[in-house]
Amino acid sequence: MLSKKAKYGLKALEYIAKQDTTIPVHTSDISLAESIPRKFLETILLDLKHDGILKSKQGKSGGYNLLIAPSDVTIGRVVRLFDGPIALLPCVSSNYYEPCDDCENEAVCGLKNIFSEVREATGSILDKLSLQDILIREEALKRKKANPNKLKSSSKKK
Amino acid sequence: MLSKKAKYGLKALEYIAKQDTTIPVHTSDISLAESIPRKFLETILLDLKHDGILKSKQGKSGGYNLLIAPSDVTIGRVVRLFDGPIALLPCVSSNYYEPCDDCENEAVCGLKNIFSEVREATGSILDKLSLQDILIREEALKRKKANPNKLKSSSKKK
DNA sequence: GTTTCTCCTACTAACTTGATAGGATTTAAT
DNA sequence: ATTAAATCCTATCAAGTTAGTAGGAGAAAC
Repeated sequence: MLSKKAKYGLKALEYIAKQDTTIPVHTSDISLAESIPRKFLETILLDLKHDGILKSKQGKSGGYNLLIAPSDVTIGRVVRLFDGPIALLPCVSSNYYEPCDDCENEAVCGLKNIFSEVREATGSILDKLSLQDILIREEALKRKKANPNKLKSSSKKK
Repeated sequence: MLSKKAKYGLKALEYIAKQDTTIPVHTSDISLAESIPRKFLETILLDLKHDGILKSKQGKSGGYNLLIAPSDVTIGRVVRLFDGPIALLPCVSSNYYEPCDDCENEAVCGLKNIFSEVREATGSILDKLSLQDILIREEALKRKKANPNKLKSSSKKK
């Protein structure tokens, strides 16, 4: 499971990405809108800033904005920042590789073979999709809900 | 990441599956062969027994054997037994579904949409592959290592 | 110079993980 | 019968992680 930090982080980013990019977004607004404890959120936004995803403006009427485009903020990056490796075994991690301490021969390990497949499947989604994709999908879902009959991917007539 | 329990559990099952099915396998043998603390392993094997994957024989010359065929023990089942849900968000879990406490409208949640894709990718691997697949892959890797020139999937000549 | 925001560090309660401890129980063999 | 060797069971524990909170220092607008 994702940690709260990762989930809150993603929701906060989503909120920021939806606002006017020229005006700094206040922690307290995000906190209120997304039901995230304010002080906790502060530490999360700070992490995102230190990672180079957000930039901040201090002082009165300060706040946060994206430093890079929503399409460049991959979900994988955010998940890794807060929760570490995506892989289920250290020996199949791309970004945090470590040999299993008890593994005798990694090259012929059936477990590694299978969990490497899992890591590949997960990673390829998380590293391909971005903040922008969250927004796009949310929009699509809202349209679909408003017009449930109109199927996007089909032009077939009844 | 997988917990040690899940990893040890899978390795222990693999070990048991490789032995003669008529003779009970001792905890101490597995412990020694796979470098798993004996007392810790005991609790793990007990869990696997209670879940109906292993059967045991008590008393002297007792031990554990598979209760069901290796091809019926899916990796997903073992992972879930020890580590709970495979999904990264409760709202996209098939086996442990729960709404996110702070989510206002699940139907139009972009995060849910994406993590549901991840859960689908992971789950479809973990629930399709079994203990037998681990063994098969391990064998394949060993053959490949012994004959590195012979490529299994290609009959092309140089 | 006061207000309103970010920034930073330290702390904490509750929970989880990765075990270990100590024996009770069961069975086989002597 | 006794003993040896195994599973079975519950409790405990240290260390680490998680999900926050506390308290203020620093920066900028007014």
